Amino acid sequence: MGLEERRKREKENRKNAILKAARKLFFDKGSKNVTVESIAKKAELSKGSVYLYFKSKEDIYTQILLSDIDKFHKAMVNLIQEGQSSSAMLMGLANIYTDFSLNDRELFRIMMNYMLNTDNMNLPEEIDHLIVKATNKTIGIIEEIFMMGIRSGEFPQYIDLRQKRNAIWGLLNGIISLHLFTGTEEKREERIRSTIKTGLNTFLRGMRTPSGNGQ
Amino acid sequence: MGLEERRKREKENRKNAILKAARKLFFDKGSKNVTVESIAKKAELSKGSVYLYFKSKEDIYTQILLSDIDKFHKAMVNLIQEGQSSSAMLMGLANIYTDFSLNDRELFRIMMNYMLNTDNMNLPEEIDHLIVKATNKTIGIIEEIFMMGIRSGEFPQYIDLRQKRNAIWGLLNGIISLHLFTGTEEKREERIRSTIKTGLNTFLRGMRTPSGNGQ
DNA sequence: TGAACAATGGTCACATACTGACCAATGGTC
DNA sequence: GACCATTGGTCAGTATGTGACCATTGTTCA
Repeated sequence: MGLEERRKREKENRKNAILKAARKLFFDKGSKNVTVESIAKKAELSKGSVYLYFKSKEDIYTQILLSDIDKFHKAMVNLIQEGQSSSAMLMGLANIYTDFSLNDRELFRIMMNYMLNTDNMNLPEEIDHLIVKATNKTIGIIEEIFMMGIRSGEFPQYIDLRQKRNAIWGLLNGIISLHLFTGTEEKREERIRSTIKTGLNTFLRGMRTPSGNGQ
Repeated sequence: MGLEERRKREKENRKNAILKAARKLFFDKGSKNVTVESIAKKAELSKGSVYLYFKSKEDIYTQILLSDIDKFHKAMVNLIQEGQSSSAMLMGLANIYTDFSLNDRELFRIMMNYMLNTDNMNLPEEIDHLIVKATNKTIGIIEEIFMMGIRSGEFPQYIDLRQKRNAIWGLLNGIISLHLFTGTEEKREERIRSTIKTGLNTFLRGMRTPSGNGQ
């Protein structure tokens, strides 16, 4: 409750106001189409002040990405809980991934680009590395869930893990990007979620069906 | 949502932070025993900054008094509502007055001093005038409520208005100050409220009793 | 009683935070 | 390839905040 403390708190608040404004703008328009002036205006500051808190536009951008990647990563890691079927866990993962894509279209776009090997977007080394790591982590988690499903008898033993995992990962990214970058905002979230839900369920049903050998 | 607007807003917030801190301190210790330094500290500012928003300690003090007197005054004026018995209105007035005294012991003390003719406390002309006005207004309202009660037949016609009104006003101030400036904080509010409630009710019952002629 | 001292309202030179006109680089247009 | 519009980044000037200091007042104690 001291004076020093108050000033520190206010500094932090300013920084957060800028980040909040910038996140919204980057989300809406993509990094390239956002001016520092517009960030400043949205944060109710002058442009000069923005540069008191960040050393460049890219600095703002990367800090947002870093924090979002981190959030995403943590959400993924928290996924695997006891007492849930593998199918339920996969549906949970799909939901989290959908949340994330809706919440941060820009980052989703980047991750998609990585997946498609459309190469990097001139991102700093640090970000580049972390995105790859987050992506791999997610894929790894899908794989892990499958293995748990096999151990518990929910899935057949002889499925091709890599193949299934890639199919799921592709399904998610494909459905989301299809809806996210086309059409109107109208009921977008609803459409994505229902498409993913039925698509994933169909896929899992296929895997659990003995007659199909899960292949 | 503009820049100019934000700065204005923040200025206002600073000022309010100082007022809030000062009100608490004045309430607890009385104006004389509060230092500007302590106000600044509580508001998490330096002393110098306090003088950016107020021209003197007295300025802070009077602004608080003015705003509180105004609030008090408005609450009193709002009292007279349709569809209530005069007794209920008087009880309402007593409650508001109790709220106020608990909330602003310092101002209550000043008003008591006026009533007792213990003379002024070197207050600026403006304040002095307003306090007298608020006091008279309150007394006037009590009188008005009595008149309504007479018109509606709730009270006998021949009561001595001035005498009754002074009795009520004295009762309220006496009970509150008795409890407010003596004893401990322990259940103070409860004690004040219950004493006022039964005291006022007894008085009103006496007025409505024909055998006693309301005198 | 009056010298020494403590306490505190108010001031001001210095420090920090904020602003927006300006500059340089970039990309688009004709 | 000259012109222009746009925009990331800079910096001199302004607004806001700080706390050591000063002047005054009241208190203590020899």
